[in-house]
Amino acid sequence: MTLTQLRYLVAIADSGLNITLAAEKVHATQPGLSKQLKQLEDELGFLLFVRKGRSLDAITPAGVQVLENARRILAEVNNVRSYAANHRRESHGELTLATTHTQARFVLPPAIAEVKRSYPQVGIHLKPAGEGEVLASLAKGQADLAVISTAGDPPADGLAIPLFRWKRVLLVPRGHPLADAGQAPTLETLARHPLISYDSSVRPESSLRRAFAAIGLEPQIALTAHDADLIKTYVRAGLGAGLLAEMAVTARDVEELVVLPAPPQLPECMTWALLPHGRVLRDYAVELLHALAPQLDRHDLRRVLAGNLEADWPTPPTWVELSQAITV
Amino acid sequence: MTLTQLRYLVAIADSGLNITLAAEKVHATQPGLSKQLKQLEDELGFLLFVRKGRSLDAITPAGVQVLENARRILAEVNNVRSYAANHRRESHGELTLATTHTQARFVLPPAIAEVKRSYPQVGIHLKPAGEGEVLASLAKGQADLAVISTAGDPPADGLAIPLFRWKRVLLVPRGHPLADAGQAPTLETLARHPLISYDSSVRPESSLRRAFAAIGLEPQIALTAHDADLIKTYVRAGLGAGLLAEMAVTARDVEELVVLPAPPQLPECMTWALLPHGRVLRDYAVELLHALAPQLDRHDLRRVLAGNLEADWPTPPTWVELSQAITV
DNA sequence: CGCGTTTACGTCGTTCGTAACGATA
DNA sequence: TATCGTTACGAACGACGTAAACGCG
Repeated sequence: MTLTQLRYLVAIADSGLNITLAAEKVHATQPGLSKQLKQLEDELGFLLFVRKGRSLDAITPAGVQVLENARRILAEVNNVRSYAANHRRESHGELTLATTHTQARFVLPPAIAEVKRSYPQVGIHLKPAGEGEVLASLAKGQADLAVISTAGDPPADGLAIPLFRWKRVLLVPRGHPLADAGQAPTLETLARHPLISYDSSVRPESSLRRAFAAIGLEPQIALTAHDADLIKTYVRAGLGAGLLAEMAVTARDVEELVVLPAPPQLPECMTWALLPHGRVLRDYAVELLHALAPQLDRHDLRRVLAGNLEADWPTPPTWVELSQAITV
Repeated sequence: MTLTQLRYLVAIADSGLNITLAAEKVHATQPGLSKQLKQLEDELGFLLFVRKGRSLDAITPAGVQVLENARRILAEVNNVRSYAANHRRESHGELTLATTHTQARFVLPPAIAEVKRSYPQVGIHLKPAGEGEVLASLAKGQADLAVISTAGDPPADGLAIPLFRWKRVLLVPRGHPLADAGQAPTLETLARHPLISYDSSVRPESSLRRAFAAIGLEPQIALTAHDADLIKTYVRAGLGAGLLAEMAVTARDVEELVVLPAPPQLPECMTWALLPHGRVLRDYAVELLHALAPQLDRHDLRRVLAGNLEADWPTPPTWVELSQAITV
């Protein structure tokens, strides 16, 4: 068993059992992977994949088990490499962030700029995805760090660092019935208007639906997108009232549209940085965390990351506080 | 970075920084290890050991960190190997048990015989050690499984499987003052007699000392040994009253000496099987666990070992119940 | 017939062991 | 001078890539 074999195994699994594709990903040739896979199977004494003709058709149950361990092993190896790179103060590297569109578009830019300033040689990659995919690619080691939002509890697995709290806002065109009030509508009022919001709001367990369900109503979700810019476009087109994260409101939106608070029954949300337990981050990744959450001390961060102990995080600031602190 | 390099690194660390000795342990030559270590250090970019002249003098702080990860990685690799060997129903292998003398001498024999019957090709190694060393060698991966006793809570780290409960007994020669009563002496009475017990009883936090301290007394520990047989020898020599685990009492002891219950203030003890979280055991090791704790279902065991979930163990039987069940 | 995997083969790099050397107590 | 680690070198092994063969849709 070699680390190369395990790396190839994982690459094959992550390429949908296509050895040729996997070979490209690991910068090797297809016969090389094929042979190493065979050798690994020979050593273990059983097949890791079931073959259908010549192609790989599925992972065997034993293969799933081995794959899991292989991921853990490779993750630890990566930890050593990260630790070593930090130790020798290497200032170049890659940083892959798995995150949702809203974070990438409205939250991360200043933080990333900050990191880029301190570490100009770091290549930063944004991996936009839905919430589920974010968690998956984080767990698979395809991203170093994830930044996502939830309306309630922190995600179960891994280390969740609370970054800031935020509220939803309503965005309506000038002259829209909701705009006249100039204040947050009630849920009952809101239920009478078509809404434009995120894809996630159609899920029955979404906080939006639950808030409405609590008073026996159902929102009219006219249109959904995972892209706040798209939502705004349709708001401008008069298709409905946009319900989106306050972070997504730009100065231009304030000029051209009407921004209202969302009904108070909609719970406050939290944005989290996520990473698996025990993962060692490069210094620039810690720097990113610090840029995202200035209320957290760099050393405390390091300690929690290293020690794996559940930290008593201070109550994170609201988005308003945070963005004011940044612009000031 | 290769698994070989990590294996060599760990071997060097576990050989007291003696490369020559480490080379023998891993069945390789000394220059081989020396070179691989150098290569690893080159790749990581810093020294793992501080050199004093030509010899290795100490591990660097960074080396400690890398060593930790290396152990984790190698442990996972071993898990894969064990899993594979189980999967192909391999019936040979090695089983190393870290345990104390009393367990090895009086508790394990029938269980080991049972395993040997089902798996004659398995080489079983007993690694006798004090309690601290047991935990250390288990964590270092030098033992597959540990069996130890405590008077109170289960050991903190790793998975602790309660095997059975047991009491201490007093062993005195015929005609000893304590023998006349024919029943358990009080702590006060016991305090007036010299005692012969285990090494561990001299620790101030030992349950023995604490029980005496609770009533403001101190036991007279005349002699200690980690070996129950030694204790008995000195009891026979009339040097004092032996205070030892009931498992250590043989039929011959009952004939030749007087066995009394210990004062009821001495808490009941528990014998545990210990293994680190996430360690995959060979089938014969699970068989050993089952032989030691017949009250536990093999499949439940497997599930807990695999799932890593804290099990709600059933209350384990007492040693008396357990040994009767075995002899019957 | 194209796609993807396996097999075959030659080359290159790496590892390993032996042997000699260096340093240290 | 004995012990231990490093360097040097040659042999053997193993990995990799190219090229060709094989199956399947």
